[in-house]
Amino acid sequence: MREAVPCTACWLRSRAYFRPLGDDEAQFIQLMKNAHITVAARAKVIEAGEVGGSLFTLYDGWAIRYRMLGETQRRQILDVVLPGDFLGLEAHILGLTEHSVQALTSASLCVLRGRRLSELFEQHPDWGLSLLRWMVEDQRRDDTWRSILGRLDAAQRMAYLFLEIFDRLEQRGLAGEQSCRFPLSGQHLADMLGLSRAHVSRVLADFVQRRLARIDSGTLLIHERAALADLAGYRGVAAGPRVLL
Amino acid sequence: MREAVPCTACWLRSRAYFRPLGDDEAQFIQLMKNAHITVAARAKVIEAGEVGGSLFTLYDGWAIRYRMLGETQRRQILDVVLPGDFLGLEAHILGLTEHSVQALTSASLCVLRGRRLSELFEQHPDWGLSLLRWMVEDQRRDDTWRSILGRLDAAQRMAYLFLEIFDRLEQRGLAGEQSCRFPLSGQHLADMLGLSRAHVSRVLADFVQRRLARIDSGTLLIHERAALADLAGYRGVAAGPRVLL
DNA sequence: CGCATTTTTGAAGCGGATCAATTAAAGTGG
DNA sequence: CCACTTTAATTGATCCGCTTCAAAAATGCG
Repeated sequence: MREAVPCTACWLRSRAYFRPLGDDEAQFIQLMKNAHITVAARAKVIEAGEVGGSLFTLYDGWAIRYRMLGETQRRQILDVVLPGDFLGLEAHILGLTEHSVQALTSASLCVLRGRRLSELFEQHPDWGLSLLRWMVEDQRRDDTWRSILGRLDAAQRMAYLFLEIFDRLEQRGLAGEQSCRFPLSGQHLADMLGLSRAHVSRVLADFVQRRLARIDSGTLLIHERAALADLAGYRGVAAGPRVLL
Repeated sequence: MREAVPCTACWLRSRAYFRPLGDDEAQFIQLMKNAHITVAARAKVIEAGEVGGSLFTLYDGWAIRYRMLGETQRRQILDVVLPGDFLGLEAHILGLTEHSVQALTSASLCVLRGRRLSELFEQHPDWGLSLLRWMVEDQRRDDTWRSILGRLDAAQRMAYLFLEIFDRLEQRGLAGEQSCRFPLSGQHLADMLGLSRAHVSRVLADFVQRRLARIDSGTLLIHERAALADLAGYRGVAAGPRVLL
């Protein structure tokens, strides 16, 4: 836990991707803000089964949202959480979480006073509409991923993931020309894409072979964006602006 | 198009599953209501790429929400839409739809004046919170389905789908003791579960063989609920109450 | 009743899983 | 900073679940 960053000084908010705030909104959100915490890589931020729980905004670092299934310790990674993404709505609204969130790198988060979310709705209904808007956008992204898991093969899934993550990072100002940080292991990719660790390794080798993309010591390099997009039927991510709490 | 059913006379609203309305809410929603339309089986209600578009509540009948992928005419069915479910939010909020909705049986829908959704938010912020709540519930269901597609085999997927649909119908008062209407064809099941038509047929035959469940001329019969639930790791659907527009 | 669509079933092939052995990388303590 | 231990990535061999294709049976429908 360290000193809170004032919302007006938030490095994320300056990015065009995020929705600008009116003065009184900024004030209100500043009041919702509770603390700023730092967690180590691998630390759990939210644990499935947790009751209540806070609302968070990931401030920096990466995390994964996932579920464990059955008794066989099978894991499905549902999303990669990037800076600016919102966490804990399920716990707050439904009282109980069915997924867990784990930090992938060391990370820091803004902790928000959940109790005030309903007040925010009442006092800033247009903000409620913005929240609704990004929930609908997320739902669309869920639709996309269900289609991917249901209908695309291993290489297509991998290509889609690479491009989507790259573009999401780019929107946040965290991507290079054709490279970005990429702290996901083979096992993570497998658990995200519904594949085995071994097969992920083979697909990755094939991508290197065909000079499409490669992962090198925690960095993703996209060599042939067009070819990857074509392979996966990738059409870009939602343009924003997105609300930031 | 036929005469509108007044909201107070809506057969769905009497079900405990749906959130009761305060007097002024009922009035407001009655004002949002625009028309009541009837569509034939196979008719498209929403077409991908559509701009604008109305908000709907499915009043009776079944529909599917789906996407077409690639050039190969592959289809992913994203959801089975049942009476009381809400449609068209994506079109209304984001301006453009990426999925389509097709009636599975002859069906009727309430058409809502979308323009008023923001007013509803302003005048009934608690209603906005209810909407938020079911969006979070739906997101959880999406998480579940992503886990299912990513990690479960054909028989488990089928078992899960049967139980989920049965329970959703039950909440709406549309299920029998251990049977319910089931107008999905083998192709629909395949497109929903990420399988081939042929394999669906084999899994179904296996279910009959093992006396777990069967589909007989448009009716689903669940013989061994416990065994199916155990097979799929099924744990029931969200209890409600759910908002109904 | 006859045509069209859907379902069923069989045979063959393939994508990806699994298992196991090998290599590489990343921590860890001295 | 190095040897040791642990963890993760690679690779090969084999297996299995599911797909594909094609034909036959069943079902629906005008």
